[in-house]
Amino acid sequence: MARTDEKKERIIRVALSLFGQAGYDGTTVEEIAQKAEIAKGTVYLYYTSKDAIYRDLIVEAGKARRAYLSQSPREDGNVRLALARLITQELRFARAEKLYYRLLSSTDRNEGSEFSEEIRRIRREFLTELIELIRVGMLRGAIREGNPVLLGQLLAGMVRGAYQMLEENSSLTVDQIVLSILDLLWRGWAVS
Amino acid sequence: MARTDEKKERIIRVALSLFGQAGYDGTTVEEIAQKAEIAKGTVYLYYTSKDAIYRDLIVEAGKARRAYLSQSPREDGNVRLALARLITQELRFARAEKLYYRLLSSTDRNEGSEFSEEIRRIRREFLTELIELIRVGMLRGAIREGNPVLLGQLLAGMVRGAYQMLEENSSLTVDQIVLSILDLLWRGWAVS
Amino acid sequence: MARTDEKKERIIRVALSLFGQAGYDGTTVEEIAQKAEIAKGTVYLYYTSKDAIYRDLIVEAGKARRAYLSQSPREDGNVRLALARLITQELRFARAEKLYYRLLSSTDRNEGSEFSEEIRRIRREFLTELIELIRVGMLRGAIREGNPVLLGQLLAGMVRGAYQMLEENSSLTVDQIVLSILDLLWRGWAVS
Amino acid sequence: MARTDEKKERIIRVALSLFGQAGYDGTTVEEIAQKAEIAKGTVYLYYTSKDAIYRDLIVEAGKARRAYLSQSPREDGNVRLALARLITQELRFARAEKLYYRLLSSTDRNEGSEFSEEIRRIRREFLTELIELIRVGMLRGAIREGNPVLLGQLLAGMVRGAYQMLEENSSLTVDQIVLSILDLLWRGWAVS
DNA sequence: AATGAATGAGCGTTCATTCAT
DNA sequence: CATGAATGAACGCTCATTCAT
Repeated sequence: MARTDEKKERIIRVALSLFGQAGYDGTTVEEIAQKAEIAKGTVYLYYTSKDAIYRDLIVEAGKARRAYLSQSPREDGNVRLALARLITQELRFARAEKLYYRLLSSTDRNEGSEFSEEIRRIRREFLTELIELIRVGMLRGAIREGNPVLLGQLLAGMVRGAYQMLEENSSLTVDQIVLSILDLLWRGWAVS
Repeated sequence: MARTDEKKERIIRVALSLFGQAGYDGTTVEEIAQKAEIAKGTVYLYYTSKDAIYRDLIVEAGKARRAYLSQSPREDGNVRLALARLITQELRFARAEKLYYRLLSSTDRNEGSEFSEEIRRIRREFLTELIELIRVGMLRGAIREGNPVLLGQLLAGMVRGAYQMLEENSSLTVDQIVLSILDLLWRGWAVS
Repeated sequence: MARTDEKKERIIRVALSLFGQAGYDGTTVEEIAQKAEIAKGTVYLYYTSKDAIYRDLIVEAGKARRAYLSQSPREDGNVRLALARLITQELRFARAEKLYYRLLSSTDRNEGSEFSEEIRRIRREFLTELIELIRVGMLRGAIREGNPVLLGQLLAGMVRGAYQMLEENSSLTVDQIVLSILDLLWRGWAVS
Repeated sequence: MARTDEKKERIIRVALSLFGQAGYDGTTVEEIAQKAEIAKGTVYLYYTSKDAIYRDLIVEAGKARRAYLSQSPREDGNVRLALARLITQELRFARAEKLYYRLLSSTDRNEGSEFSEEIRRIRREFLTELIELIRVGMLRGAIREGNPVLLGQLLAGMVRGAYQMLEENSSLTVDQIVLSILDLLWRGWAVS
């Protein structure tokens, strides 16, 4: 089992890197096997298909993200702080686990109806958390009344935009960006 | 001649739909031909390659979007109004030309370095316009000083989020969503 | 008929040039039509197939060569002179009608069993003439007894070699080469 | 491994036969695979492309010919004898390795500029050897002064003609033909 | 007679998957 | 368990031929 899992581990590690760089169709099983230093056939001892690897990766990516997000406890009394932590963790995750993040954001292989509800759920976890916090904020009077789903979608979009920013302009830190976002949310950008 | 253009039209129309649903690699030329009710070889009378169809579609999508965006004149004295119009038009475009919008938003075939600068430029046109307007707003004192590129990315992300919202919750109108965005931008969401 | 033949003429003219340069498979009917400034379909009004054009060209090439060779009358009393004329005419033909000559020498599409006896006959006409002259020479005591077919093949080969020479080294004239060949035939290349 | 080389061997063997009969374009990879009793895809495990098979074959043919020619040592004191051996070996090669010989003589794929200098060189090796020997013969006074390149081309042509003879008239032996050629070269065919 | 748009069989090549060892 | 040779369906693309106009 130890041995076994080590090889399976190597396969997804490599697959993650390749899918992340070249996309699903741009990656061949041959390449995965080569970079994992095993034979092509061996891949099929651990995964039933190329697709199965991809699906497993998304599940893994979900877990990895959850590991980050769970460090921003929801039961915090202060919604603003809680949101700050949540977004910070999402961006830290995106930066540290770029490949996972890309997998979760990618539209690659998204549309094919073969993709399970489970995977769609994983992809939306962050959004769901945001919406929940916004709901709480409204209940507590910290956030003006409004449509929490809409606001959640807007905020999730902002975070995606923030990630783009991080990717292209490495001079900004995650904290600076998060501050900008919170400032925008609480004060708006109008003068005075 | 008339015939010719009608058939070319059918090809891209069908290709747009298929690329939009299944992505570039998930779509075959055979499928395009079948749905267009022509023979496979006929596709190549109108396009030199599958790739050429895709590129043409992106250029078309760029034009279609520009047709919408150009209806929100930049030289308006009021930045808030100008932004409202710009975003409204983007969302109208996204809603009316869903397939074009998806093509432009898709990360498909983005990673492969083979894609020209031209296409990347088309994909970013909306963002560029946003940043420009934000710059103007700052110059005029309508928007607090800040990093216009960052704010542009955040706003572009919000608009992507808004589109998600429209897709999933048809009870909201574009105008309502745009109002929410502007409200958020100018006042923030804090209570009073 | 005048009109008709003029177009048919254009087609083989162009086909000759293209087949000669790029070979049978390297030439498309489309190219032939374009260079002949007619529509692709029109080609099929004059020829039943691409192959038919090729076959016609070989027949034409045979006629063109015969036009040259017929200027070296066989009934000449002097075999050496007759041979000189025959070879000279072959080389003049090869030089002046390079494309025809290439078509006749080409192994392209030679092996496919579909090629008729007729065409094989055309391809060997020059050889046949050589053998005939050699036979006459032997009868008249001008050429030592021997196997005329073998000598004919050897001589035909020499002429092919002579053509190569002309192609690659334009400083030699046909007459010089023919003299060398005849000298070799009658005296050999031994010293004194 | 043993298996591997045996299969690769089967592929070129079959390809040689097919290219020799039908030419490059007249042969399909499918046919090669079928006659080799393997799947089409398997061909690509051993060769990167159809072209690569062809190139390999020409290189092989070159080696095979060299194996024959190298048995006619150049440093022989007697040029006539050396030439006799060289031509004998060329004809033996042509007879024993008919398919290789055809590949080397074929004009197929010669015109397309894509073919490397290397391959042209292989195709001309025999000619080059002939010219060299003729040069030596002239230096030693065994052959009358003349243009060695021209004489080489003529002689190479004679050998091609000799091969034709062998193909069509199996009653003649290589030795008889070589004797005829040498006789012609040294004495000419004039009576006495 | 002339067109050229349309066809579709066939090409060379790739690659996820299988299976004998 | 592991291998990697073998498979064959499927791909993008070409082009000789047909046919409606």
